[in-house]
Amino acid sequence: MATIKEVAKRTGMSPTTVSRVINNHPYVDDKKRRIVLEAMDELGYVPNSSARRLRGQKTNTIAVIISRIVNPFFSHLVDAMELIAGEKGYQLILCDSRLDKERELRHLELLKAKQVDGVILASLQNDWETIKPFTKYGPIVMCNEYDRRAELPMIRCNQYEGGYIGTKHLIEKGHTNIAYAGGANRIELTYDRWKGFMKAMDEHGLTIPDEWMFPSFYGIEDGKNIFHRIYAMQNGPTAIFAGGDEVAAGIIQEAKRFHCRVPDDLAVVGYDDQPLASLIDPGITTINQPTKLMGTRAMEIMVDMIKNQRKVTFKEEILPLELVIRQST
Amino acid sequence: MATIKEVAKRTGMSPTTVSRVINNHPYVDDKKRRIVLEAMDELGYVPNSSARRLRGQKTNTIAVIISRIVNPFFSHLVDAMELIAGEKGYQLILCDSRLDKERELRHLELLKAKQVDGVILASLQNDWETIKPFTKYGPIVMCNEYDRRAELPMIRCNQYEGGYIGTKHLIEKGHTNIAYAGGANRIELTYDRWKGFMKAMDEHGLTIPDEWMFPSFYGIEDGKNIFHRIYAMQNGPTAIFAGGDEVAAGIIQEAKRFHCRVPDDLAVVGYDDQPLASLIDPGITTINQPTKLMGTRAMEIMVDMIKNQRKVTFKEEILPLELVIRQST
DNA sequence: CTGAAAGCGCTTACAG
DNA sequence: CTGAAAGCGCTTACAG
Repeated sequence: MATIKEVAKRTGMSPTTVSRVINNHPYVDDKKRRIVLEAMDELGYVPNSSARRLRGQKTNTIAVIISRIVNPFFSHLVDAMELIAGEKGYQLILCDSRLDKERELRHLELLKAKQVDGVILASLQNDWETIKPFTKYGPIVMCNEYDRRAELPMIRCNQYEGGYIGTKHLIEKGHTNIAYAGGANRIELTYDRWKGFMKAMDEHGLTIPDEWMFPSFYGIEDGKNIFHRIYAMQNGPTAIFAGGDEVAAGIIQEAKRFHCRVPDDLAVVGYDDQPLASLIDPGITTINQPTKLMGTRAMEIMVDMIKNQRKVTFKEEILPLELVIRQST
Repeated sequence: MATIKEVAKRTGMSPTTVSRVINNHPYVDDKKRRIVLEAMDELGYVPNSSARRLRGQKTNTIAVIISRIVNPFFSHLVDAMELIAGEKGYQLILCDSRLDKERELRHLELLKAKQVDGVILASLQNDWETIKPFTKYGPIVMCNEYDRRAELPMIRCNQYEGGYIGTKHLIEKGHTNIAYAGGANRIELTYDRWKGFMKAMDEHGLTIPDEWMFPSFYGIEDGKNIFHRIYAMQNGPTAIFAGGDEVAAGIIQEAKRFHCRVPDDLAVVGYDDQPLASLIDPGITTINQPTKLMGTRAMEIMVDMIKNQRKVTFKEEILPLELVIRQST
């Protein structure tokens, strides 16, 4: 309610001096400083954020675009980011693209309107060509998702390795008929995963028929559907590489319901190492992603770019992935 | 980059007219409108959000304070809120109290600095006395959490009923030795749950020893700890009412590991009906909360209060809870 | 239908 | 160490 003017009037000083006190500026007489502080307290004065934004040309706000907050992978990612943002004095605007191009773009517009100081992009429904124009409005950092053509800081995992180690594990377990539900190849992240998958297959002279490839599946229900499609096959696969633990969980749960034994009849590799991976029975063999570290680094880099006004200091941080073996393989 | 002035200069019109075009004000000559629109497009002009905030004395931003985003209950709640906020033209600031009083208070300060138009409080670490002073700075809506003394809109569930039906179910299954891990009684929400629990117990002349009460437990690890404490007891309980599915899952998982049969040796009732409740084996008998509806209603009411500048139209919406029976009981 | 002017609440050169 | 003045980029009475 109270403004800087009122504090000034009440203390008989100028708004300038009051402002200096607010901002811990030196060169303010100690006695005056105390008087101003007291008046601020009495009036319950708090500097108006909108005015500071306009004047200072910064918002102390960062937008985080993710694709599905109810996916534990993203809630953990956001959790890490929120913690760092808070420590550094930034607010976090949560933007859910809901796997939708238009929504993602609309959220990116926040940068144009100077509604945020920067955007962390952890969703990538659009191509780089579409995203690129936004880079001139402010800093963008990619997190988890990436694109080879992008010249932005990218904090991400080695998805090629993820595809490779998961598949190799299945092959070492004796499987030669392996299905793949690791995501659409349109997206770089999942394309690399696919390449890792194929690398392991190639090394052992294995191939995969088209019908065993399931693109664009995300949730538990999707996993159930995949199981049914496999279950209906004459000579189906004996193992499947799933692109997420939720998909893997759906497959496993439905398999159990239909008395298909996991891993004996169907081995399953998940991805993410979410809490549920160790909770369900059999536990899901999966690829652990350093989610917390990714979120932390992305936010740290974002804040660094804002504070030091760095121009696209293009750099990529590629974090290692790890195979966690449980009972589903 | 471009400002309204530059658009004005380029078109030879006044900033006033440009502003009218931006805001779809009527009474602008159609031809001029087109010229302005074209200039805006060419310049890539987007109105500066900070200036609009200051001038308009509103931020079109709402803060949501939750206590733990990695808890699926909250990620689903936030998911519903984000959707509605987007539809209504509001941005959502995610504030995680991390079950910490100070953090919660610091987030409430956003209201004082007019950094948000309103706050949805879905975390309640502080007493009502501490929260109350903030109500004069802007609208606050409580969601899920509540306090009898609060005169705010509160969208919440009937926790008394939740405690009652869950416990009654256990009693009907033949249990007389029932433990309780439904949360601290300091908080109204969990106190009501406790009262519902006791109501069911009283009706059947049952009592609970102090050692069987486990306050303030939240996650999977907590559940594991609870199991071990029960497991170590001489004449322990044969059933437990847990305050969340994560706690229940932890109990169940650890029970299995120690060859304690669920539900035969230990029956478990969870709370929330999270996805994992139906994924783990045995499935968790739990209390379904209408999470999506709660989030939706809280956000709708928040937006309504902001848009219509309603003063504390104190009202409470109490949503029904439902028992979902699975295999853990 | 249109524009000049004031003002939202701050902060920052600038001058003293 | 202190203050008057300008200005951040808008929108809205007000006057025409």
